Amino acid sequence: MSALQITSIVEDPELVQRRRKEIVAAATELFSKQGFYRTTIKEIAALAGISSGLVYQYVREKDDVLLLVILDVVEAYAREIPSALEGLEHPIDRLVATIGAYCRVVDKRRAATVLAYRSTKSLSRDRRRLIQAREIETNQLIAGAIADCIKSRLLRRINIDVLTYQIVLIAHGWALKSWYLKSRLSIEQYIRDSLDILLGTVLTPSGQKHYLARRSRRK
Amino acid sequence: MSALQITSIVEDPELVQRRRKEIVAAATELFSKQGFYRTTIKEIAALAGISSGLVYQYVREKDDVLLLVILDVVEAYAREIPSALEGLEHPIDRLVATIGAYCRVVDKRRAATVLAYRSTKSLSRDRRRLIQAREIETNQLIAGAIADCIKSRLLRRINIDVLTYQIVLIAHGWALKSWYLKSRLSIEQYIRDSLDILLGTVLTPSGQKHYLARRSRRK
DNA sequence: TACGGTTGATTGAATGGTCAGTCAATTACG
DNA sequence: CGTAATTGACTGACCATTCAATCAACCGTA
Repeated sequence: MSALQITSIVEDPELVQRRRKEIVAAATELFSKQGFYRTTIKEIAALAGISSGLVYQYVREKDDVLLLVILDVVEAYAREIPSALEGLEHPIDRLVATIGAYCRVVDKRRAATVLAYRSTKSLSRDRRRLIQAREIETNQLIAGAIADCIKSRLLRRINIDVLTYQIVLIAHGWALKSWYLKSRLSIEQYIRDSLDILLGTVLTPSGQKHYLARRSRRK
Repeated sequence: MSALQITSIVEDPELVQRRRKEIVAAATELFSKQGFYRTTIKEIAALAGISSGLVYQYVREKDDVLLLVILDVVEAYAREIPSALEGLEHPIDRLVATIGAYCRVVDKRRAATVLAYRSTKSLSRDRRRLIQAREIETNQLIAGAIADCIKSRLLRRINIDVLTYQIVLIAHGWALKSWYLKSRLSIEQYIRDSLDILLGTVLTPSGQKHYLARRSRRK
């Protein structure tokens, strides 16, 4: 674990946090546009408004910047999903809210999501595993919501892993295939249509009743 | 279009085809393992059993090799899916066979599929569009199968684009998330469980009847 | 309040290694 | 022999990383 920590030469933790945030913002933009290998440290530094040498006060090597960037996206997922569930009790509501929230974070961070797909393999084995572990944690949020629905007999007894990934891929798909989808649909339409296909009938009759009732409440 | 053609200095078309096949095979392996930028032309040449200079007789630049590699995967999709449909008449059978075939090609070329996701953005704008156009052609096969089901009232009137991509992502997902799924499921289980979730109830009652009847015929 | 000194942040030019792509020389083949 | 294919040493560019030099903020002292 400690080998995975990114070390900074600068002592002041607030400064480290601020500078890294600037570096990550600049790097995310450039990596997304040009890719990791086509982006130089000089460019990142310039966009962040600092000198190239200074980057190396906050990071040991270029790969560290990539890890910071990817962690930043992955953590955004883990942060935003739970907050969408506040106040929701019914398991179907919670599942639907989870899916919607996931799609919306992905939409907000479309470029960075694609970047994560492109570049995770450029990380060292250990760091890749770290990212995968975070992904599994996030997926737990979805898997939990599914399990609750099954427990309440609102969903048929399908394979939770497979449904979880189907949902994950729907969310990520919005970013991965935005070159096609973006011009045909809004994110809200995409969420609605995806849910209709997915829940259209994995739901048991009683689950379906709730979903359709809730659905008709929208304009 | 002609600007997209990859030119070779060597005249003999058979030799060009043979050598390119060797180069593509070597490059696919190395790009998958190490990524495009970490792989040198020397390594590709060595694995293909030729000298580094010779590569440049068959290709103008390193990017050309990447295009050849990605085209090779994408074309494998377009080739294998139609052949799985032979002899099938019922629209549901055809849809199910399409999905199964797609998942199985992806499984056979897992590493290359992931590579296509990682590296398509490294191509020039025009070449990326070329790949995307091929992807759309392949997706047409799926979209057509869906449309036929809808026409025959076997599927509800869902958004074809969205369902198409849901299917595409299920297939690609097997490769993209094989680090998680591979140890828990076989590809055949994955196909079965995915179909159950997906068709479990996008199907109309009569579509469902057919799907379930067909499904129970399997051991 | 002024000032010399210390610490830590910041700069950007210099270094060293890596590779894509070239080409003169060599080989195989018909 | 002549033509096409093949080799691999070489070059020029590029870029991650280092580091000597500068700068700024703060502290203790008179």
